[in-house]
Amino acid sequence: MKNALLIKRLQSFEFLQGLDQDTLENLAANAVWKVFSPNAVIFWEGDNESNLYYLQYGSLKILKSSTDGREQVLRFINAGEMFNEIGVLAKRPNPAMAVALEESGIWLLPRHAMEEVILARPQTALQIIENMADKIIGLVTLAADLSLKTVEARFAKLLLDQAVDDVIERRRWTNQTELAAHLGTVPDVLSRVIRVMTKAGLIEMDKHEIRILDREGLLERGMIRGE
Amino acid sequence: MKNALLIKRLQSFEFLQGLDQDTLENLAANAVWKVFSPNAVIFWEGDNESNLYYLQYGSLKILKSSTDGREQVLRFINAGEMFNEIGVLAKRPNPAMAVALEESGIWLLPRHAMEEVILARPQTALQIIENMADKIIGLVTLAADLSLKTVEARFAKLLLDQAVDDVIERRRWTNQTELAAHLGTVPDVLSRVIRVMTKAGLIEMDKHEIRILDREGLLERGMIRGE
DNA sequence: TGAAAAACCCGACAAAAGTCGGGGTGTAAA
DNA sequence: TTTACACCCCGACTTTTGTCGGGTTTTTCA
Repeated sequence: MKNALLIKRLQSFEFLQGLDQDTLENLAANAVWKVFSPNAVIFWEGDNESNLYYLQYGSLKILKSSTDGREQVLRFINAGEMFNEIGVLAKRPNPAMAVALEESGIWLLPRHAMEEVILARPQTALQIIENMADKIIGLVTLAADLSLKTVEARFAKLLLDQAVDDVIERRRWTNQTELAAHLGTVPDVLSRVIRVMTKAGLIEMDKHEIRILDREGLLERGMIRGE
Repeated sequence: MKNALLIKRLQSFEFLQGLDQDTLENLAANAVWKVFSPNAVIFWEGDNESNLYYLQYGSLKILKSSTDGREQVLRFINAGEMFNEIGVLAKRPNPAMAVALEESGIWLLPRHAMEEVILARPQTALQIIENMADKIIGLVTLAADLSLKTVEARFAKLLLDQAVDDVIERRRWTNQTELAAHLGTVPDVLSRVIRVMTKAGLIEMDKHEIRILDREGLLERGMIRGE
């Protein structure tokens, strides 16, 4: 039975923990499943989207782009995260655009069902508030970094943040173009920064991973103008 | 009776509309009133503040600053707005700092009281979510503008946004230093931009106001790299 | 498998932003 | 009323960022 399976799935979403059977079934009855292929647009800037999205598998980017084609990535979304609280619960047009980086499977939970959930169990609202708070923190940091740090410092910070055992695994779509858009610059500039850092013996980079060779040195460069 | 007065005040806060008498009284019993003088710090970056703030009168800025003294203003807060949802409800350390621009009177509503309010009336949570959504929209726009637009374009946009009848009234604290921090640059650069715009006959500026002389021209400059 | 497309590299240059040193003016407190 | 300070002005300079034209290598897919 399709519904039973779906309900099991919904129960596994962290932010829906503790909901009673009735509300869950209602949600399941209204949920829609969609799969997006790489580079597909999930929603556009300005859209009035009234669904809450839950990314089951895959990965996305949220971005804004200028008329001359440059883009600023605001954040990446990985499996298990939800997004578009803004469209659903605040009824505001979306301030940015969402694009799939690879094939991605997404649950769409419509507004009226979500509102019922919140009224039935206010803790869910607190959960959503925490979620939004984390986004605000991320955006505040991004804005401050864009205005107060150099590209080099931002890149150094990103490396130190993402490294596990001084190694950053590169996914298929972690290329210089995407990295540059994430850092708020253009590929050429990032390429130059990588060249400089490599020559200085701070990092080493190939197709599959970036290795940090000199943590101290990187930290120093990350600190220039900042924190 | 002091309490009756306070309850009346609380009832007038838009985001508390529709609360029953009991909850209101509880809130009133826990609310704390504080007055901050100009340049006083309301909270620091990193603080674990557990109060929700409601600005009764005055104005503040929320900002992040770098080690070398530059600051990026993230938003201004005017009378009637609330802030620090992050600290209260998400229990996260504050990502930025709040400073009074003029004498400001603030209500502090402690976390436990706010949580009770939300559980008693989930609509309040939706209200807070809307509030946070607006902040996210503001920050998304800020980040994109910082990365995709020139200082000149950002200033042009600010002028067009704020103008009423092509005039922007300058408050005591709307000086070039604050404006620059708002735009994510330094006073010298802003001064240069103003010089250029004035020479081009786009604007006129004195101590008390900024006048837009050529809306079209300004719009054009605001569009370069953007939207 | 072979051709097109995407990613990447790099030097030279252009534009934007930031810094510095000097100056001026007006306000406010001593 | 004098001094100090905050605010603002401006030209010359430096640094950072972005652009361009050229190139090579890698990946993709028909």
